[in-house]
Amino acid sequence: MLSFTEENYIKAIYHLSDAGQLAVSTNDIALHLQTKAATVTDMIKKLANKDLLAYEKYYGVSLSKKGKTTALYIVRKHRLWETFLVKKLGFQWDEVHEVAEQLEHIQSNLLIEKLDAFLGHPETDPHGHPIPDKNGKVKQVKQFSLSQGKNGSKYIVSEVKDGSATFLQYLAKYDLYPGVTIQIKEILPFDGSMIVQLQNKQKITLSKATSENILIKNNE
Amino acid sequence: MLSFTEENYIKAIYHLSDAGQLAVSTNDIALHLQTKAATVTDMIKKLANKDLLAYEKYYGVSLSKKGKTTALYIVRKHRLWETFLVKKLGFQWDEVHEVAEQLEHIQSNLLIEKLDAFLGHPETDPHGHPIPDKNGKVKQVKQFSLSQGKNGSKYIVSEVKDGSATFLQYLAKYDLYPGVTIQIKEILPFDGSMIVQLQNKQKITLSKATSENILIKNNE
DNA sequence: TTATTTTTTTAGATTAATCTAAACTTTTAT
DNA sequence: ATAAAAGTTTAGATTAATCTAAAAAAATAA
Repeated sequence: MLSFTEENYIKAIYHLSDAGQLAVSTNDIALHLQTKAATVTDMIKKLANKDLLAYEKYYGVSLSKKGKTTALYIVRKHRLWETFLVKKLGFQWDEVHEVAEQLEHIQSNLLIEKLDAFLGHPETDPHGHPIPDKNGKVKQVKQFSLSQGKNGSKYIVSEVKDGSATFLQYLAKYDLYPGVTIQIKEILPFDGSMIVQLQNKQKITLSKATSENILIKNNE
Repeated sequence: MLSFTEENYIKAIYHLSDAGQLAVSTNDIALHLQTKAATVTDMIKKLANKDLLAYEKYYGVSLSKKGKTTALYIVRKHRLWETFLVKKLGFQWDEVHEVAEQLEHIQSNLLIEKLDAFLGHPETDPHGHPIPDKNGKVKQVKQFSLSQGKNGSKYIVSEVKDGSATFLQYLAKYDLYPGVTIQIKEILPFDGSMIVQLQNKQKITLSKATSENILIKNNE
């Protein structure tokens, strides 16, 4: 069984490596986990000994199959808990991250399977991130950035990338959550900002930075 | 903020001291926490420095007001989580303890207040133990052991003391949970066992050891 | 009341996770 | 191509939680 800390390293490496493909550098991990490079070196040696990742001195690490499976299970737990907090306990979607960071380390397969069933086997969490299934399978959605949407087209919001509390609160103000339909009404050429119409017909302006952080899918 | 381990010590001392009145010995704590007396001595010095308990060398410890408040909050969290696991997730009552031991250490007041509301502000957990309220107040019920019940009388089961999985499974087989009404039909003098009638009119025999572990209250 | 037993504490190590400072390797820039 | 910069590892400490073994204190028994 992995310690709390080991689990956090595995999860960090998973996220930094874009689902476990690329090699990740010591410094990136240190930055992500707010710790020192020397500490990371020690820990990745330990994780390499447990066959959770492949480590080549001075060239970073990449997760093994076992490491990826472990990471996906932690991600599954994190996203199920976030879903629970929002859907059942009435948390705002900007309030859930820190609590889910703790809950994801609870060790009980029975708990997770029962929680999953209680939530109705959700496929995505409140931010639109896919929830890996019991076997670690992730359902991929064909999605792209709102900034790449065409003027006049209708789309469904599928995911939000930046998870900062202020950004999420801003979106919440307009009920701009995964699942809602929006239409691009105008794209302003000089700064890339756009005017979109919401489900309630209200029109709002989104900066380029904002629209890049909102992922959408086609309105089939 | 207390560590996981510190919290477990405070909780252990609370339970061993019968709600924080009596002094608790080093050995009792070691036994309860499956650790060594030397380890306990170190830890209680640390907790004494944090003003969570009063420690007199060779004469054991007793919780301070701050220590009691801390203990009651941990107990509150533990019992709310057990209630959630049984009432919402469909756990059997003999399956919840280990998971609740982990969940009780999650740090989020918002989570606990929302969970409490979601559960409808329950007053007792699935074993009939009272859940301390937000301010640490515990509602005491006038209850006594079933072994002290009078032949012919009807009572309401209020709590089960022994929490071993096998004991709880045995009671579950007869739907003998806190809240159900039972009537004592016969007390056998030679071994102290008794025959009780359940809500479904079925009669079962309970050994003295069993009836001592079931608490009841009067059927007002 | 003194000796024996039990309980508790102290002393000294160990392991996991962390750090700083110094050494080493790789990358980048002239 | 070499020097400087950036990134990584090693060496040596530190803190929290734990242990064993030995010493000390308290309780019990003869």
